[in-house]
Amino acid sequence: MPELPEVETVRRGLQPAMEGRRIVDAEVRRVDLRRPFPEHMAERLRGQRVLRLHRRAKYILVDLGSRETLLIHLGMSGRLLVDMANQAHFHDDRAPDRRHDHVVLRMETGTQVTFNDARRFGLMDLVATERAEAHPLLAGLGPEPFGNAFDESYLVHALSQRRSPIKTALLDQRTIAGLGNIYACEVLHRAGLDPTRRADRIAAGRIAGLVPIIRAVLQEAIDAGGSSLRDHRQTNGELGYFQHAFQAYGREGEPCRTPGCDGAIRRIVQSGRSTFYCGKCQR
DNA sequence: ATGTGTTCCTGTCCGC
DNA sequence: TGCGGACAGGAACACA
Repeated sequence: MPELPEVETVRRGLQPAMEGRRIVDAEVRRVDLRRPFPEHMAERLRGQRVLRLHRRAKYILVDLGSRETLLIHLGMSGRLLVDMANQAHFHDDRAPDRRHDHVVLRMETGTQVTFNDARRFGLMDLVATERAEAHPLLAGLGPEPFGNAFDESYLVHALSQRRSPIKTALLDQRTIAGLGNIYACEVLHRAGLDPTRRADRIAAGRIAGLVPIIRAVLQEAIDAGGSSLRDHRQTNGELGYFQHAFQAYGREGEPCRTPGCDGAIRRIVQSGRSTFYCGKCQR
């Protein structure tokens, strides 16, 4: 599911249900995710007040009164659903499969927050709030696209020493935190940049031009509630709708929509991931 | 030190 | 309709 816009959409949906509220009960129904839940997670969550819900890259961070922080990653198919015992919110046939409800949190208000993840690539961990940024999963992450540390000079410098294709470099969370396969493709299409070009061989001016494009694409996607291809849901079960605005991702064989371009979108594989781009207007 | 390929798991879709 | 294979919003890990 989740790149930055999807995770941010989920965070915003969780906020009113969780921030400032106490977790009165935590139930772990399945422990064998790709990475097991931390020791005694249910006990460590039970009774804790949620002080703050924030996001770093594709992680949701839940700061608790115990001075521990719950780290949540949604992997490929993870969902966090608020009060979805009532499935009437699902207006399509993709209501969650309850066999994949791995964690259920009950808030003092009676609201339930459910972590559902069919593929089990998602993860949770607990870390001292003070040391959260130093957690091994967070320590190596690049700057936030909407943060002050991310600007033209940073990106030009960071990419000037990468010999991998620009698409691969943008996907690398050490370069910039939060881009995934969809938005890397969409950004490069909007920039008119060939995803196969070596990052260190692209003119600085064109790399600098990526900065506002990255911010714009991500912001538009957040405003649309993210992209729902298969698994992504907002916390109320509703779909995101940015997938309708895709210019490249998933459009193999379809005409390029760049004004004045009569090319077609192609699909190639880079580092094991599909890349969609127009061979005509992306240079 | 960088680069890419493999792997985890379930679900869905497409061609035979 | 059944079956096999490809593929899916990620990223840690192993290996060149």
